Amino acid sequence: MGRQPCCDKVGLKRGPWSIEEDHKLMNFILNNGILCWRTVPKLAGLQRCGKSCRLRWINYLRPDLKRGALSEAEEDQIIQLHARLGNRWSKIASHFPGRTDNEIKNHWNTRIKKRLKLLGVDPVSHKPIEQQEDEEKTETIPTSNSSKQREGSLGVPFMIMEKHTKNEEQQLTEGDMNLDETSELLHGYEMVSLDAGLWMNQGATNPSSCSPSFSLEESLNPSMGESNPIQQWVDSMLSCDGFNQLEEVLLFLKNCQ
DNA sequence: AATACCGCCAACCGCCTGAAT
DNA sequence: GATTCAGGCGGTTGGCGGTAT
Repeated sequence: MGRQPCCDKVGLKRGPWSIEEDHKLMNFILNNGILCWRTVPKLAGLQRCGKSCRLRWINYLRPDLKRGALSEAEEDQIIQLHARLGNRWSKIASHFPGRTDNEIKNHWNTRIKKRLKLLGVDPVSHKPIEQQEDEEKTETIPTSNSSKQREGSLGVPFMIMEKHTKNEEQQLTEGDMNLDETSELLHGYEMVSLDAGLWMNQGATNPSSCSPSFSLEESLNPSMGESNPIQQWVDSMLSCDGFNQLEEVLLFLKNCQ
């Protein structure tokens, strides 16, 4: 005998979350904390799967979320981390407080990938595309020396994505890269930018779209309860773009305790 | 004004791992 | 030790809004 199933998935609502559902989930978590996601929807009065509640909280409702477009510096850092970690979005996201793995993954797939391609860099291998094609043509059996850490023509250490041993992986994920490595990577990407002359220009001309895709304030019922501090905070969160005000929110929560 | 196309992103799906039984 | 599940993760998709024709 194992555990009980997380939900029966019968009669559960799917699709976009309504304001009311957000309100219920936030109220419940702020009042009770996160004990077990399986019980959250039932106790919060939601017709949702626990998994769905968890995702909604993590990706959208969490008070410490940082809203708004990723900065150029953040993008650069994502590229560096991706070169080291590959598609391990949660590991990458852990370097960006307030950012979610989903957000970073989306950003990578929709923007960064294209930029790298424009620069002639393969977004998967982080190799220059030309070089990669040449290698594919002439490739025999790669030696461990040539693949472990080989520098591309742009000065970036490539081939960092192949499988690591447990220890290596731990070093990569738990310990931040040392300063030398970081500056080396940065230098490499600076060279890419300078050579191609595209990266910076595009970054500078890319307008930041700070508005959340989901406008909470539009349909909020203003008469919703304001009986306690947490409720007030929930309301403030729902009635304005309060997600940017991390410090204020944390201070507020502290005062509530 | 209508339609087609494109980009973005929230949400879902399925798999994996570790923990509980 | 085997079984079962919760939580976490990465890949994918569908809907919406903006832009081009």
